[in-house]
Amino acid sequence: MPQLNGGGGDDLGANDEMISFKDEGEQEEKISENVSAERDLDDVKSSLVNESENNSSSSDSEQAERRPLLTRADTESYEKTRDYFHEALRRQQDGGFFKSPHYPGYPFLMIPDLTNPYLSNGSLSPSARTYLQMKWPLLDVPGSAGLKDSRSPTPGHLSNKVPVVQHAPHVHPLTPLITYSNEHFSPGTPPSHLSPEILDPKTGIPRTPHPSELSPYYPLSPGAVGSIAHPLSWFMPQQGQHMYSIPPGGFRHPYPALAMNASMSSLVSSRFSPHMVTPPPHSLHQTGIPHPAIVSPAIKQEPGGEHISPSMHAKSPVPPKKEEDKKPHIKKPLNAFMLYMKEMRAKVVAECTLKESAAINQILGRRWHSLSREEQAKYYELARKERQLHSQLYPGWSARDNYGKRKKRKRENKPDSKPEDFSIRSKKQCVQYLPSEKMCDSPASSHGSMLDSPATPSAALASPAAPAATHSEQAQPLSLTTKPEGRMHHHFSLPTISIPIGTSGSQPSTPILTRPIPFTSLHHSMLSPPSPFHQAALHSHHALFQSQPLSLVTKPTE
DNA sequence: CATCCTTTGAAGATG
DNA sequence: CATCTTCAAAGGATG
Repeated sequence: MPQLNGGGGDDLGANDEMISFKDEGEQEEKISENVSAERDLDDVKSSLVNESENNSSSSDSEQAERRPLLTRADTESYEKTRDYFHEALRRQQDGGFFKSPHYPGYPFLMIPDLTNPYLSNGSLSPSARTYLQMKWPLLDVPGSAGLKDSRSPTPGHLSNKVPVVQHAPHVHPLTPLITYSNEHFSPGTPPSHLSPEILDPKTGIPRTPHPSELSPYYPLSPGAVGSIAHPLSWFMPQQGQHMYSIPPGGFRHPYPALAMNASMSSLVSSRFSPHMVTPPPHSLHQTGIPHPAIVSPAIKQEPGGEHISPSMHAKSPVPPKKEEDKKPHIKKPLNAFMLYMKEMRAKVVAECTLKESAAINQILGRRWHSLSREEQAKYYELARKERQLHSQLYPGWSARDNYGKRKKRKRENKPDSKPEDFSIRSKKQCVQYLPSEKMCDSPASSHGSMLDSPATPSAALASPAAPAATHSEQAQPLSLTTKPEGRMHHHFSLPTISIPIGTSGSQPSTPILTRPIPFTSLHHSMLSPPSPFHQAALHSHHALFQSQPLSLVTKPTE
């Protein structure tokens, strides 16, 4: 998703780990990473080639690869900077974020994070920019002190009136709550290094640009709660896709007035301001955006010109009113992984030069597994909030409502998967898009973060406080076990290494988790001569888990 | 043009 | 209660 940023994306993962390595030397790290990246790319490439298809493309791909690599350096430097901030923030939050007293209530009000890497220094590469767009710098407002540092500067944000001046809007991982989408900044977007901020004549302090200037997404709404231009407004996607695609023009009153608390209202307002004025006719983003989940029946995702039911237009306080005919299609809230995908997809695409979503998704799936608990927890948390918001917005909505809307997937053969089935299935299914994991999987990043996470109290971040679902949700990430590999690796059982992830030190009570590592990864990082980067990662790993030996586990055959 | 593919997770449906 | 299905995103590939 967008949010993040690539850079941001990494906030969750890669960056974190990077931090841990910093001690050892940034430069080396950088270099090593590039090296490994290249290697990975080669692998990917080769894998792709193996797949068969690209003869011609191989040459192209090389060129393409280079591009990403080049930008990568920039991105990394930027990320590093960001990481420092991030790390600092993390320490402060320490749990505060998730644990904040407000938490239970799900504070929807978010405030932008102040740390913005790119502002700090130089230029942002295009790719970096791309990533940045995704981030949404909002943070939950902890009622308490938790984030004080970052937010203290501007109390104003609480009121929503004025965007805080942020130095750099860094995006919080949870930001997606608001807008995920987005693909890229529009050309018009201010260069990141310049930052969207504009200096306030009075204070001389940078201020967030007026929404009108930056992103139409959030039209100004005078007067209302939502009147605030979102500080990150400039972040908003231009292309329109919100998390839930929103029909353009439609929803003037996007969010029905639900019972919402102040914080919630702010959130909503920022996302979909009730005041959103009708936007320009064709703009994608501009309009008042209703909840992204609403999609008009006619169109699914792209903003088209459809209109929404009149009821929505007006002020229908209640969610989608089902007008008999056209009840807008309300999409399911995104789950943690989906949020992660949205956020990271662009990054992965940039790194790998792969375009096929199926392949990208495989990578993302692996990356997801390699994320640290904390990192995943962020997404689970975000997803939970998303669901909650969704439920508030559309109280009567049920996932069942969408059943059958999607063309039915023919999953007929799934059940007994006899070998025959495989053959029956199109050969495509059997094809592993990305046979080997590579940098795309970038285990490294996650490992790193994983490593340092234990140290941080944030480990608890798993958001114990979360009222609902927490248990299961938290547990999930922990108990990750690779799914039956039937689909992808059915040909042979892959050995995996299970790394106990339990927090030996900090949380005794935490069950030991095993994190399966795909064979390919294993091969890459452990079996073959590890790149410096990998070595570092391994090193860290050992340090972290010294007490917990690695165990080689064979996957259960299915 | 509609589906498939691919991933994980949530929720509904089914047994 | 356990298991199975759908759908959420995304975009190239496929029929």
